[in-house]
Amino acid sequence: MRGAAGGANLLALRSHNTALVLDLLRTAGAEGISRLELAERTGLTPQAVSKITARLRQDGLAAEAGRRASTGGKPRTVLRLVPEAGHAVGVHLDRDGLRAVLTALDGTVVARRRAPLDLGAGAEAVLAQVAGAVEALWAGDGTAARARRPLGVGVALPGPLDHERGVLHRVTGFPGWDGFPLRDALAERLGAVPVVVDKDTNAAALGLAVGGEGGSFAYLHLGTGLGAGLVIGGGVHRGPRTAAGEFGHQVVQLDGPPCGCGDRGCVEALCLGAVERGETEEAARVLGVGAANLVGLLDIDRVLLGGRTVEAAPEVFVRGVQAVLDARARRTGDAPVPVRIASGGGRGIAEGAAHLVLAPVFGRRDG
Amino acid sequence: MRGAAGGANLLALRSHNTALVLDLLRTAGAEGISRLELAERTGLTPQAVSKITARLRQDGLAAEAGRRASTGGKPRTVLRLVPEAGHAVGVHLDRDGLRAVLTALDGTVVARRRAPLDLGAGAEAVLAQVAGAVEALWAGDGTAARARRPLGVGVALPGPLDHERGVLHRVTGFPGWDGFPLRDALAERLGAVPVVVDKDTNAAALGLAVGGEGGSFAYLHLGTGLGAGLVIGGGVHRGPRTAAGEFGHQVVQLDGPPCGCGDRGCVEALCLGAVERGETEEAARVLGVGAANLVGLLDIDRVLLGGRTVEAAPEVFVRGVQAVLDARARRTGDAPVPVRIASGGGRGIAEGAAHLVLAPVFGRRDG
DNA sequence: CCACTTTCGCAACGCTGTTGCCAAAGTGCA
DNA sequence: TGCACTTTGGCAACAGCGTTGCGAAAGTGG
Repeated sequence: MRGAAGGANLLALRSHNTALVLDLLRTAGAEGISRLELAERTGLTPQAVSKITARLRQDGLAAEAGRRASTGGKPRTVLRLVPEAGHAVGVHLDRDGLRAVLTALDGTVVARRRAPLDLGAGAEAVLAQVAGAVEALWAGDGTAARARRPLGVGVALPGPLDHERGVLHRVTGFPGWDGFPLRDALAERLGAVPVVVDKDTNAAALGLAVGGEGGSFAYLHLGTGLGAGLVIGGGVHRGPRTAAGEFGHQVVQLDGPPCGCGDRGCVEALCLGAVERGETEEAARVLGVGAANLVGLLDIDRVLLGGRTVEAAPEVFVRGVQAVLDARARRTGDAPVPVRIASGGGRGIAEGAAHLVLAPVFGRRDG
Repeated sequence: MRGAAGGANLLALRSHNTALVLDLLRTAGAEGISRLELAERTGLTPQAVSKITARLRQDGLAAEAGRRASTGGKPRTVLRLVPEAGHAVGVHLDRDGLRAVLTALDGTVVARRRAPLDLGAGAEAVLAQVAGAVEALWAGDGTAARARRPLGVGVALPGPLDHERGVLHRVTGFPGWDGFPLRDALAERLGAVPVVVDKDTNAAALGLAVGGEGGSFAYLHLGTGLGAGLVIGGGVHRGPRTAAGEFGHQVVQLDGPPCGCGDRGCVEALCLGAVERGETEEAARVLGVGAANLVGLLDIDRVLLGGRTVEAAPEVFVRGVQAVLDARARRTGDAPVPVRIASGGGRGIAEGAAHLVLAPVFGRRDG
């Protein structure tokens, strides 16, 4: 609802309410939602909802989809989102592979691609491969593709980067990428298609948030590194320099063992060290201590775990982290914060990247 | 701009824009601000600003205050907030004392009171003392007080509590307060005056944010305990259960020395322990490690320090914390995060408490 | 078959910020 | 001193927002 400087006009009002309705339609899925329910959920009057949905139907974004059972009078007409009204591409770049998905407006995957990748091969080579994958998905299977409205491309990759400008920083282990303007380079290559770049953990967190995880939560990703995506109040928290979520280099052991980052006693170093030694339970406990610090600082609702290392022993990590959080809850007297494995697994990141493009349509405050 | 359920109508639009203009007027202070500058800063058209300011002048909230030098045409008319249009009371309850201030609409202190207090004396006794202090400030010096519009009373005190419901939790060392509905009890006693209750650290942080600290920052308060107030994007971050800011019980030393909270290796225990042993520099370093963890997680712009223990050796703490953050910045390649002593000192908390009541008028999203 | 309930759109309305226009109030040059 | 020019800012008309009043549509239940 906020413009560049905060002032709101009637146009902003309209797009705010429209996005709100669209998001409820999306959440309702194929089941649909009635006009009156939309009115109740938004706080708008039924008549306002009728006007808004009429516009959406005219624009082809919404459609009627049957009717509910009557409750004594005229039965409610059910509306649903028309997923085919728009498409987005999500790309997940890892150290050794590329995954790309083409999704409909509601986030369902229409097509997938997967290819090996060498991030160290240099910007041009990687860029060409990414552009190729995107265009292949885009072209799809012929005629149907023409009707697809290209909303944009979301790219998720590890390492610190500037989300707003779409510029990479020092991707760990690949110094050549430092300062590379990935967003603009890819946008130019694809022909002025909107491109959004973000950290893999943020994309995963966004995907979870859009996928139904309400409230505030932290997504902790433990793979070859350890990072976090923070969702506060429905939106991804990135911070002023979009560098938030540096969970792995949180110090939990003063003057502890050295970490690759140059500091000592980071959660990442302790956690991965324990995993290497085969002490998975100790790794889970250390991860739990870091998670408990986060819970105390931000008062989040939920902790979700993901990443290859976690997926190798999901029960151990969930149990270990939950134990630390439960102990914390007993001390504070609050209800314990639940820990779960993030649904979607490794595929979640590419889908979350697509949501980087889709989310603004539904008024999720982030880009 | 968001209503109960997110839907926005014209009334919400108006109050949003009005609050925005009021906040700019407040920020401009006695110097004032012209209509055209308001238009530039808000993004609204000059005509819209004229309409809004005309309403504000009619309501007595704004007034013309001279004119600027001409830049070649008709000189700009300067507008300013009328601070006397409303007043608020801020109360700071400490373990051993009570401070209360009466502030004008712009936050300037009109009157002060200070009294010794025994938080352990029981709810009724403390409540009576607080109500007495508030009423004494309110009555003020006679006739002038009648004109003061009572906006409400903000109360800041240590320990975990439920900000939304105004109910205290286990105030450390005073188990008798657990579950006491301070907000409703005080509101009833004062005769249906709006009361807002919050943690002392949040009040201090809000006071700093309103006082001109832009962007995102953390206020770290080191007194008899260690807590934090987090300001993210202009508003205080409290979390779903308004329990955020538990900075002191962040673990920075796995299996470290036991803390009063029942855990081991908390920053608070390590930091206060070092202070007791006279090792102030070590205390500052430990505090710095906790601050660096926070900076990495949330990507904040600034760290502000306050509290009696810090004020006993401000340079040592600022230098020690800054050293840790500088080392972190060198590793990440980002610009270093500056550390400062929070302006206002101990008096800041009562004034911040008054802003708990004033902030909503100026559209700061928190209550 | 009729009374009743519920849904939902059309029309009129009040209010928002916006646009077009003009008076007011300065500066700067002749 | 007078005139052209620039800038400010209010009045009036306007388009568009959500709201209200009302009636048609489409069911249920006696």
